Amino acid sequence: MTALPKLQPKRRAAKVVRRRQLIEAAIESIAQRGLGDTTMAHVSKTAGLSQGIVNLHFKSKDNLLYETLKYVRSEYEENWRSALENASEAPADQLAELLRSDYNKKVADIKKLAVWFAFWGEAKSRPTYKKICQERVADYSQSLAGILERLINEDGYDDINIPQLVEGIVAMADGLWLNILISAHGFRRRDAEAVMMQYLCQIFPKHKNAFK
Amino acid sequence: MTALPKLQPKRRAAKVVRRRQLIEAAIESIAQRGLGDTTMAHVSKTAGLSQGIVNLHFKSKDNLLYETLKYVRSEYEENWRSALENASEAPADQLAELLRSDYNKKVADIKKLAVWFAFWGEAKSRPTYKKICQERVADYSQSLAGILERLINEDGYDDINIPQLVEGIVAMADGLWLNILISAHGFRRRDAEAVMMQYLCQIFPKHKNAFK
DNA sequence: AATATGAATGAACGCTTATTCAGTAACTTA
DNA sequence: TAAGTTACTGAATAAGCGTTCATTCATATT
Repeated sequence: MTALPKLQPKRRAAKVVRRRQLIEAAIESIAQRGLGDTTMAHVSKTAGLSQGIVNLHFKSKDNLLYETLKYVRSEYEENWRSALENASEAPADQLAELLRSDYNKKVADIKKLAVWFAFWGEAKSRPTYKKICQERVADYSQSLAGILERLINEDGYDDINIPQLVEGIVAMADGLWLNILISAHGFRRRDAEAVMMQYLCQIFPKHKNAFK
Repeated sequence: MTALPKLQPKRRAAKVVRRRQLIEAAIESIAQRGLGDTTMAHVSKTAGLSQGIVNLHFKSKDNLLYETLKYVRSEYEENWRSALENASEAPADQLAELLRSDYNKKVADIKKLAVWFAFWGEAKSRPTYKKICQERVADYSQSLAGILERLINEDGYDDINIPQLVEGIVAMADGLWLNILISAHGFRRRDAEAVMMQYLCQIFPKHKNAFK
């Protein structure tokens, strides 16, 4: 009568579940050992499964890594898009929410940052990785540019080159991630957010309160 | 009579020469293939030498890579220190020269950037790499902070949190490197420099002319 | 209960790679 | 010129790794 489709899937599990489980094990391994020392044996062990499991679900190691990058990218994008949805219509608010979202627990988690930097390090010589990384900034930058344009036009700021400002903000956002990842003095998500907000205050002094 | 210490060192060469030659081959390989696909065979072949040569001069692959990172770091530091020496006493000039130096042909060369990102990608899980990366920003930040302090005190800027500004500038500088490395739309050294100069203009409007 | 399905295993295989080291060639000194 | 020294070579070795696939076993179907 009562349909219980999947209770205690002790051994077998849906493909989607296994794939996510393995991707998360890959993230774990990249964060712990680095991309260079990430082996199939370690990934499968981290997932609590057997040797051949990755080849079964992803065909190859290369493919697992590629899917891992895509996973992190889509999680990143969903994060800032949902942040924008929760913001008011005011462009200053949207700007603040968009940039604050980069220092969320979810995406600015040290493991995820380790993944980004691992792939950025290989992107120059790997067109497939490079493309994903490019798409990430392209989408983000487009959204950011739209918000900045509205803010500047509606609230009368002069002498601002929007494309340059977009590049600058995106660059600072990525650079702050690096600082979180490898700083010696415990630079945290909150600190990064504060630096970014100070920057926005300096550029848009009339909207200081939107940036706390 | 006429002492000719080293003319046409066809086969044998000074240790220092070979070491540099191999480090440069390593940089080449990291840029071309990525750190993950860099093999001893490829490095020695790129250098035009034989298989065992790296072990002879560096003992191990790990050590070669470590020395490569140190080499790039010291080249980076020499570059900005000499830029400061060529600047005037005016803090605004020093600030401009310091930050422009990051987009020199020598250090913002795409191969060198590939090396930085390759090692940043592994730094989280490799304390030895991490330390070098930390030292790089520590020295630079210290110098930058000193210049900013002088500029702010001497020329009366208010409401500027110097440590935060330092973090922000350094972050933007690194982020612009990423953009040079993987941008889809041909973002070049000049473009990065322009973005940084625009930022400085916005923060220090009284000194616009120092930043072109 | 019997059979079929396909997820999961893990030992075995073959390839790649870092490292070693005995031998060779270039240069120095006597 | 002969002996000694040092840089360099490259074939051999051993370890590590990704991938394969015959087998096992939980679940679904009849």
